[in-house]
Amino acid sequence: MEKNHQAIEKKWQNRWEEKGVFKAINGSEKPPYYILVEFPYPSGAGLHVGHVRSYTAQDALARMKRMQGYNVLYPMGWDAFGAPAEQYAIKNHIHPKEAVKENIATFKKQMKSIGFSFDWDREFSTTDPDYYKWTQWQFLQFYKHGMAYKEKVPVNWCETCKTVLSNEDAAGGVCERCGSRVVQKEKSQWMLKMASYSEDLLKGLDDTNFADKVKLGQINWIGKSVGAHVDFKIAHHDLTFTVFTTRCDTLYGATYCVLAPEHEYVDIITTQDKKAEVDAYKKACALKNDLERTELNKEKTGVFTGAYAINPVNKKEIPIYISDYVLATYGTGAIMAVPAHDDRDYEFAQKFNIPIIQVLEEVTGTPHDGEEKKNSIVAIVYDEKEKKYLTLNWGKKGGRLFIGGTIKDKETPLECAKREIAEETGYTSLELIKELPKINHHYYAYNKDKYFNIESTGYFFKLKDNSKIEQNLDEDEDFKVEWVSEDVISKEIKDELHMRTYEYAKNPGAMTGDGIHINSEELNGLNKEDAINKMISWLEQNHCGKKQVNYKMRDWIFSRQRFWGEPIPMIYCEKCGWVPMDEKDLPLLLPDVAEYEPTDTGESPLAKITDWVNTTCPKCGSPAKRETDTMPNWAGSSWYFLRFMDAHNNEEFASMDAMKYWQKVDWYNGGMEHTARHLLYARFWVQFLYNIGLVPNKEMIWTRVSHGMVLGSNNEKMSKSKGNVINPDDIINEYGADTLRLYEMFMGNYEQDAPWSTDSLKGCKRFIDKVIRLKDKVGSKTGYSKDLEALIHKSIKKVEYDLTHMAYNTAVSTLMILANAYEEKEELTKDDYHLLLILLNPIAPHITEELNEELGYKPLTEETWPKYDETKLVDSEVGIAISVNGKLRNTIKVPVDSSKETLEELAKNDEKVQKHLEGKEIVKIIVVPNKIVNIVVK
RNA sequence: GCAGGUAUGGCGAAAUUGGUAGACGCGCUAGACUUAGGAUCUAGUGGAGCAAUCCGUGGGGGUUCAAGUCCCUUUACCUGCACCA
Repeated sequence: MEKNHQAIEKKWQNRWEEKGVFKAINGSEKPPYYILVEFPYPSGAGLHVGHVRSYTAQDALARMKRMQGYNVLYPMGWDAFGAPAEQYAIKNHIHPKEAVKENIATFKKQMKSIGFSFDWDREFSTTDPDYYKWTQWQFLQFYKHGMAYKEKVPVNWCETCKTVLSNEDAAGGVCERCGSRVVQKEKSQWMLKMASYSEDLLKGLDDTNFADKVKLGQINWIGKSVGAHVDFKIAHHDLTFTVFTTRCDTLYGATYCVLAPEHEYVDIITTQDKKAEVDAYKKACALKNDLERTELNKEKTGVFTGAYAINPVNKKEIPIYISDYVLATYGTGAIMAVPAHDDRDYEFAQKFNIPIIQVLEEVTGTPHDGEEKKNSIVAIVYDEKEKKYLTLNWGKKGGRLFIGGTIKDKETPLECAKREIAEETGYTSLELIKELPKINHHYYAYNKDKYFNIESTGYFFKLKDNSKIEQNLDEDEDFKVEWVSEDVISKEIKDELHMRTYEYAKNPGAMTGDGIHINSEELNGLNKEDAINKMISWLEQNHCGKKQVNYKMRDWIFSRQRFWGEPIPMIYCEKCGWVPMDEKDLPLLLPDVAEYEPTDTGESPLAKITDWVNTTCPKCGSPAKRETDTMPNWAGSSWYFLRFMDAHNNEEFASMDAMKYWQKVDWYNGGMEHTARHLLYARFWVQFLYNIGLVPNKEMIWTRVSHGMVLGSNNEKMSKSKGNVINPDDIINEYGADTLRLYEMFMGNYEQDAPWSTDSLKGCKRFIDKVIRLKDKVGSKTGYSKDLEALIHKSIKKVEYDLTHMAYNTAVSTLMILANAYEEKEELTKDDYHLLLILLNPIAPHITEELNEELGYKPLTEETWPKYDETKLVDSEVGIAISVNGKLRNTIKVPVDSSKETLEELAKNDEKVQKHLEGKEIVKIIVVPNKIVNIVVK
């Protein structure tokens, strides 16, 4: 008895629409529940099976919540401004709004054919004048509260798209849209003061229930770092510049400073003899875009200005360089460089031969009371020809070590190292490659029964030739001198000090970790944290610095030189400057024209439409010109979830009453790729509206979750060029919307990517057919079948839990298990079957409604979600695992809640278990009721 | 380089607090019913072995009566950020 899914699905979709069963009612008595999916950009390609996955997931939740008595708001709309529609329009010479209209119609038809329970009454597009009127209105609020300003800034400029890109759009120095290289260009742009919200955006996360990875993404993007400002005077100038550092504890190790090439002092302080070189370098940097800068980060570049800065802590003069590894846009555009403790500075210092002063030494070993202090050395000698290292094999006494020794009076560490090598091994012909960072080591010497704390200096030598003198050993020195390979060293050298010294020799670089300070006067002996605090107090007392917090996040560049975006409602008047449009004149409509190509000068196509551009100043009435830039794509999506709460309001963007009723988006689903940008913009926008009293909460989104992608069957991202695209329309035609929905819920972990499999899809079709067949078993009895009761109650609990915890795949498998149990039975009660239909309805709404109607029940959209009974969740019998020494030996069936003693007896006397107990002594028996018995034997 | 994530049969994957690894589905094998099967049903299906049994959650170590799950270490892949001082 084959069902015609196409007819059934159409029938129920029409019925739902006629009855308006999915309408959310503002101010309803029922508790509100707001479920949101990111509204799509209606592309020409139509709905993607990826959309189906997340919309179905949220739809299942919405349908269950409705049955549970909630007033559910599950809206849908269109984020339709943006480049693709504009490109399409340029190509085909039609207005982008025509293309958008067509695409929306396609999307909407597809969505309806899948049976999503959207409240279509609240539908809108960001391109509707009724909507973007409020986007413009909100921009004016930003402006009026001093949060929007126009400024000439170096911006990311895409030569191909002829537009400015935000840092977010130009991540990695590549245009997000067209993939071409981004160059730097000075342009006057509208900016929103987002950076000033950094701390609030960080703190606000505490008032959300975002997934941890989402929160972390936001935290990283905001990029807070706590440090200090330090003022450096410039020698022979009456000038001071400030650097930002998180490591003011290393000030004594600062051996040079670097200014960004764009820094305002560069021209002033550069000495005559350096001027040509500095100018050339500045010019070269200006030509580089972000990508080239990063590409070249393998090799540091820079130029000495000829000027010197005075280190405030020790009054030493240190050279000032300029280099593009210092960014003009972060911190103060200037740094103090501590090559011993910063990787980048180390690299630069190496290249330019700048001194490296260690001010922090790593600590190894464990401190102990009553330690004796010593200074000592560890010498590593390398034979390049043989590729071997010189070691001393102390046998059982001390294992394998490099050469070590204590520094004698009036001996330098280097002399000590050479002496020890000669005495212990005889080798004398050595070339010093490198002095290694000092290490602070704690250890216990068995031969002397004493604890030591040593400061060890490492030396790395190369063996020049084999010339030797005779060894000169102490009595207690009993070792073999052996040359060994790297392998042997990594296996046999266990001593922490020697191993760390060896690692320093092999991988020279900065020591960026914690330790104790040296060469730092009053900071000596302190760890990193204490030294930072002490230094900050010192800087503040001496008025040459202070504690300072910095953020990576910058202000939001809010202009685009495009046609297809919200016009920025600002007017430029020669007399009055920038004047905001009168609010009552909004919306400022996009004109209808035939040419959308951007201009070569980087102005928006709107600039060519003189009728539109020329206007009068709202303030003084003189002739004036409109702003021709439009808003970025992210503008409309920054507040759309507020509009859904009150979509038809002509007086306000949304009334306070409506927003107070819905409170927050309870459950917001979107792609992981939007966690940094869209979500941050939206939160910033909302926080601003809250601060001016226009929304009820500082955070308007409670839970944010993200979904994995649906990949092609070859495990690659679906794309036309790879030919692995699945069109949902085809699947619906052949298998039905319910099958598609069911499969997409079943395909895998919702938060992870999952490949498409048409075979698995067929399995889901079979399951639906099975549910249809089960109807033949339904008899006239009511109430649940006794032997199914426990499983039924378990299933209700599990499905309910899974749908609210994004475990859709296991919700489906639970239903499959239930159906399998039904199939075993000769006869089912009406209630047995009705229950299965209710539980399955959120995921497969059409077929369940149909079967439900055939059974004579009221529609499932009016049904109440069943309640499970905790007391009926357990079976009367339970399987107990019996293991011996943790290995499973048998499983037995016992009445549920059998006592520990009973289980222990049963386990010991079990035939299969006894075999493993023979001749052994029982040490311990662990009994976990209703789970496991583990017998430990010897 | 930094941060985050993932790693379990031939495949997609399960395993709420450490407690019977592989639920559920796909595929595969054999059989039944059939003119036919891409329908349905029955049985089987992690590996080795006739079996008892042994081995199995990327690799190595550890904690525990007991580890996919906790700790240390290491590898591979994915994603995001990338000179952020």
